[in-house]
Amino acid sequence: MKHLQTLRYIEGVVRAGSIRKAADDMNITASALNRRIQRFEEEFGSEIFERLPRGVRLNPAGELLMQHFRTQVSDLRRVQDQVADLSGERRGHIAIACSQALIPYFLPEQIAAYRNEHPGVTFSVSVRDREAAERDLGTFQSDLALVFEPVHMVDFEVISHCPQIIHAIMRKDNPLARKAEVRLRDCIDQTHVLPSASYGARALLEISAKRGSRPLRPSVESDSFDFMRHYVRHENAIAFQIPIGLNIATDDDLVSRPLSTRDVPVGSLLLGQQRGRTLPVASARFAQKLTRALEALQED
Amino acid sequence: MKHLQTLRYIEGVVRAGSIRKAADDMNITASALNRRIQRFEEEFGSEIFERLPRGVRLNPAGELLMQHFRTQVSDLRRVQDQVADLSGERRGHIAIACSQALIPYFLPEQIAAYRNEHPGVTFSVSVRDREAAERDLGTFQSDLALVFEPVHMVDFEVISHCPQIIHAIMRKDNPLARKAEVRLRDCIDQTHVLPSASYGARALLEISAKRGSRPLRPSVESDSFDFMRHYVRHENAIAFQIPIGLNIATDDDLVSRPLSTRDVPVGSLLLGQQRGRTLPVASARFAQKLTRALEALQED
DNA sequence: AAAAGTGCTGCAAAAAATGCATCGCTTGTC
DNA sequence: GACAAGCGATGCATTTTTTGCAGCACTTTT
Repeated sequence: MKHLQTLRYIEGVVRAGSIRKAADDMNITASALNRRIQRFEEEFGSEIFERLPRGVRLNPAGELLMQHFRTQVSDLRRVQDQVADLSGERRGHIAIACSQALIPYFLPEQIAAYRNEHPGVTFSVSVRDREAAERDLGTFQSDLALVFEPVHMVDFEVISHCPQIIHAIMRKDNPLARKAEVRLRDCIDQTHVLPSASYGARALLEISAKRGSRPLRPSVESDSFDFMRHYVRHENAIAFQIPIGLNIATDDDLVSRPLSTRDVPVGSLLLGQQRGRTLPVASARFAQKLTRALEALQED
Repeated sequence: MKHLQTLRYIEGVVRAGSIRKAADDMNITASALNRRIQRFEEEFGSEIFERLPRGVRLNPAGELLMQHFRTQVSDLRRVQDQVADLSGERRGHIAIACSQALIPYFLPEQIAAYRNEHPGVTFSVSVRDREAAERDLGTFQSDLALVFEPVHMVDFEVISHCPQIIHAIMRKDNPLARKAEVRLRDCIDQTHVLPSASYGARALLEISAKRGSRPLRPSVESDSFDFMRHYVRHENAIAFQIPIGLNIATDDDLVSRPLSTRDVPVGSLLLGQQRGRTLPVASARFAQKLTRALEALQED
């Protein structure tokens, strides 16, 4: 959309931190870019950048403007989607920020199913910790976020949720594998590996362990659930994961057992969007689909 | 704001109904305007006008676009106001649509008081019947509406309200003037003049008269409360008006008496805005001021 | 059949945006 | 303390975009 070109340039400058760098990034001369900005500031009625010796930075007016600009772009996209919807074709792009647990099974399946019905819709999927996911919603870099136990910032609006009991992952030959559900203390007594601090599961486990007055002593910490799962194969340890990221059938040498809810509270997987935002047609429908899928999951 | 020029042109075309007329109105050639529209439609990805033999008209896609455009313009203005607010100066423009009753005393007083504190803020005041007032909110032609008994469309969001008892206006020598409050039937028995059908007061009176099974028989109908008040001076008749439009002290030969609430329900003067919209700084503050003023009125 | 209205288009002129070279300034380095 | 490197700003020639004019094809009204 050409009439937003200047604002896109400005966004580039914000990212690059200097006009020259931004000009380089966006295949334009620094002088042309500089003058676009000057012209814009003049008609906008206020400077939007602080001129620093090493570059430029948004001033408060600029921050306001960028917020406005981002909603504007997102609104325009929504209108275009609605128009495409009028003529029968379901078109659009859906950007999702999600936790790792959704990556292996849940999201690929859901997206493939949706794209089977609406091939015109494209997707982008970004793995984000719960805080970054919510931040992405705020800057319109993602339309939807699907995260476990989010930090719950004010601008996060819950669309639907799904309870998830944290499971312990272990080798089949582990003694705990014989029980239907395991106690947290039994896990802690063994060698255990934990997700790093930014994850919801970790927060939940920390709280529970504190209550049980037995501290967590992770042998290994990682921000990759994949790594932790593989690690358990090599050292006979306990890892933790929420069931939506597990597919019991395919893992032949590992098993998962739910932690007793007497020890660890049930967590929530939350689907959310930016508060108050009207989502594009495609995103809204996909969110409905996810909601149904999460409900179905709950009934199992 | 230059980057919205094309959209302003498009709005002009919508108003004029044809490209040539619009081009004339806006000091540009028809060909230039035509090509702007074509270029825009191309990058927008869809036609927005139906080409008719006598001109052009928005198609559904165009309607969606215009709605988007109007919110965009309004949002931009809000951002600019906020920016002006940052640097200490209170600036902005407030557009108000209101009923006639607010014109003589209430609004002039409120606006003057506000402008005394914030001389940078400008106002536009449009007299609108309750339906047109609500429509103005929807198209962003007004920021605030202040109307008696609005039709209450879905997009009208009430900011505050103030009960208003309809008063009968009569000459001092009218026998009814001796009572503290008057009955509707006594008014109807005399010669009476009524506001036209689009007014809230008329609707309220009609309902009440129907309940009392005595029909209204207006000798004169008018859409000007001013006219009706003056008319009463010439023919000894009864007119009706809400108290906010009256200033008892200044009218020496006329008096007003409240209608009994046994006959006519108490009406509401409502201050409202477009549902869900974030008002510009100045408008929001003025709305607060009006709210306080309406509350003070209620305590008298 | 003519007249008046519409949207659309080829081409030259006008206007706007861009690129290049350069200035003045601050910062970090030798 | 000189110097180089990096920054935003600016004058000027060049390129790109937009505009205006004239005229086309078409439909409705007279």
